[in-house]
Amino acid sequence: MTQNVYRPHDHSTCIDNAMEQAKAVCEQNGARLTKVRQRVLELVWSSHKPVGAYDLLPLLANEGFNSAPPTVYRALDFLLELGLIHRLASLNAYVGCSHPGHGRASCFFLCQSCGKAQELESQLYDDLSTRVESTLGVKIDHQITELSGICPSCLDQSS
Amino acid sequence: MTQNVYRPHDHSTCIDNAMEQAKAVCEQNGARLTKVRQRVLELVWSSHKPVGAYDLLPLLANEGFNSAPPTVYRALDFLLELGLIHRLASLNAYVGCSHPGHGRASCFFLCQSCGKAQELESQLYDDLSTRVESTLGVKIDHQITELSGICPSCLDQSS
DNA sequence: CGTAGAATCGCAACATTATAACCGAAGGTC
DNA sequence: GACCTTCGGTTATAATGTTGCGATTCTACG
Ligand SMILES: [Zn+2]
Ligand SMILES: [Zn+2]
Ligand SMILES: [Zn+2]
Ligand SMILES: [Zn+2]
Repeated sequence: MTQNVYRPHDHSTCIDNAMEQAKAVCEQNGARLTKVRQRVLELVWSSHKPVGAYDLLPLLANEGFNSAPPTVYRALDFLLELGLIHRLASLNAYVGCSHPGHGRASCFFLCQSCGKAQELESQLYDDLSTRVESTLGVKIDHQITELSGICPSCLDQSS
Repeated sequence: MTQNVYRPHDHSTCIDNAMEQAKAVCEQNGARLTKVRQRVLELVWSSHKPVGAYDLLPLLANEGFNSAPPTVYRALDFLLELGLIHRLASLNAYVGCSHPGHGRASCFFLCQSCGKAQELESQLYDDLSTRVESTLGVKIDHQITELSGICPSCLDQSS
């Protein structure tokens, strides 16, 4: 079950779930969820708004962590590698993966008004790569889709 | 009919078609295809490999054009606005639109080996926005999809 | 024409995002 | 402890994109 991020919800459970899954994924892959990495993941999950790498720098600095770009980017790369976060190319920003372990394809809806990002269920789009592979005769590694518009909550408020 | 960019073809007709369509689109929209804009479009179309904004700077400089970032970005923004080119967010690069005038959705396959970008026909993906709109209750402006992998030509060569 | 308004362009500075290179620190293994 | 590997600190730099302002060019209209 995936949360609808545009509805009010107990976001602390989003964070808790994410951190718990992260630990499991790391263990499964023999990867070390160090303090910096864990804290970066928590900060990325602190809301459903994608966060820029440079937004994290002062937050980490406040907590006594080193805060130079390489520190943040290394943590982000680690989390990307394990599929715990996604990079939203159209925003140059990062957001937690709401169901880690999914395949090569991802799809997000991005509200232009409130900025929150909703990751979509894969059955809506994950056949695209397969269709394109057979149409073009290509081999596909990754598929990203980003939809931009206005979310239901913002639509309500503007009416 | 859309060209398969991974097959050998007479690329000058790609360019000619693109420039002709550009003139038509501009006329239709009361927009001015100035020298810089036209030349930027030609340069973007000079191959099927997406080109970075900063790659264009020296090329324009060689031809006596002003070559400061704003010049290039203004031309690119103009062309994006009219739908004559696309920006590939995952590459920070720009490529000509192979069928200008299409709707809010676009989809590209990007070969990681040769770098060429193939724009796909919309019937493969343009129902996604509609499905997401009804699923989430959102209003969608733009949809971008980028598929990364290996093209048929590069697959052949590696076997 | 001729002038007013709008669009375009030249230019300088700056902002944002990401990477390279080098080395020391920390942790795991024997 | 000796060794190896991974991780993190530090400095500098690269790559991409934007802002602001004034000069120029185009267009519309009288
Ligand atoms: Zn939440
Ligand atoms: Zn995901
Ligand atoms: Zn061609
Ligand atoms: Zn297109």
